[in-house]
Amino acid sequence: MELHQQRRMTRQRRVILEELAKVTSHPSADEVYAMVRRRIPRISMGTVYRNLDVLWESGTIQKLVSGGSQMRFDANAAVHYHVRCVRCGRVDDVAMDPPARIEERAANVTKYKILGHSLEFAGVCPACKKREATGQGTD
Amino acid sequence: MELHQQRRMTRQRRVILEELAKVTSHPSADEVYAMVRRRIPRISMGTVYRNLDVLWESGTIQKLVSGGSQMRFDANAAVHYHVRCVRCGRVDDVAMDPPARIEERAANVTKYKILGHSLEFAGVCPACKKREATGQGTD
DNA sequence: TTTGATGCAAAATATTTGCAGGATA
DNA sequence: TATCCTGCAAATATTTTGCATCAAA
Repeated sequence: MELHQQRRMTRQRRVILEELAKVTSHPSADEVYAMVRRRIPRISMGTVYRNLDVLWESGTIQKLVSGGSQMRFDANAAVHYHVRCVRCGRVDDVAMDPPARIEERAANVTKYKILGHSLEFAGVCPACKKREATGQGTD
Repeated sequence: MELHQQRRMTRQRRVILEELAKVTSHPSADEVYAMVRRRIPRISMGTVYRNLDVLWESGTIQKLVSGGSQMRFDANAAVHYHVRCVRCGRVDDVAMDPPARIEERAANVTKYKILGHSLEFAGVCPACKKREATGQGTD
């Protein structure tokens, strides 16, 4: 039960948020680091991680666990779903409403207190579909 | 495009699968390692990781990306949903049917070819709920 | 001023891999 | 017997953290 302390809007924190808001992709921490470093060359990876965490804790950004290796971040904090390309790893938003009473249904079949949910589709993105149709086998 | 080679059922691979099938929890690689080591004390972590991967590639087990830190494994390869405790990281199954036409709905709002989906609920498990109710603040 | 935040580097985690010897089909 | 697999250890990859200094409020 950690108390939230007073947070300060430092240049680093602001720029990280600004850069994240610019893109519709869902960058990993090192990609955010690369973007931010163009504006603050001496920023450290530790600062990037610390700020992504602070922004996530305050509900300003989303932290996605997609694929398996790295975390990905999303400046769109509203609940929405994602689809990940099984070929290239690309992640996009899926603009659909949550299935009716889905958390209520889950609560009925577990002893957990349900707080939220995340839904990720797996699929093949347009670019990979096209590449495959053209006969350019990948993998 | 990797060709699957001929696989051998070694003692290590068999015991890993047997131990995984015994539990309904969703152990992480090091938990599997601990379980298997009771039967094969000299097994190495590398062998555990390699085998979990082989079993996953062949569709024998599921690999869950929950939380963010470690992978978790599930001997039940059938599609089903999970709930993860936000306090202790425990993962359990959620016995509910997929929302009606959910992949069809997703297909309508993206350009992806949808292949599947995974749904994970976040919540507080019975043990953590109880601990909190008893006033034993955690974290 | 106070004290949260930063940069740097080292540490902690989690997972992967090279290699020589061992076991399975 | 062929070659897949193992144990061990070193290497990667990712994320976290201690600390002295800096800066937001």
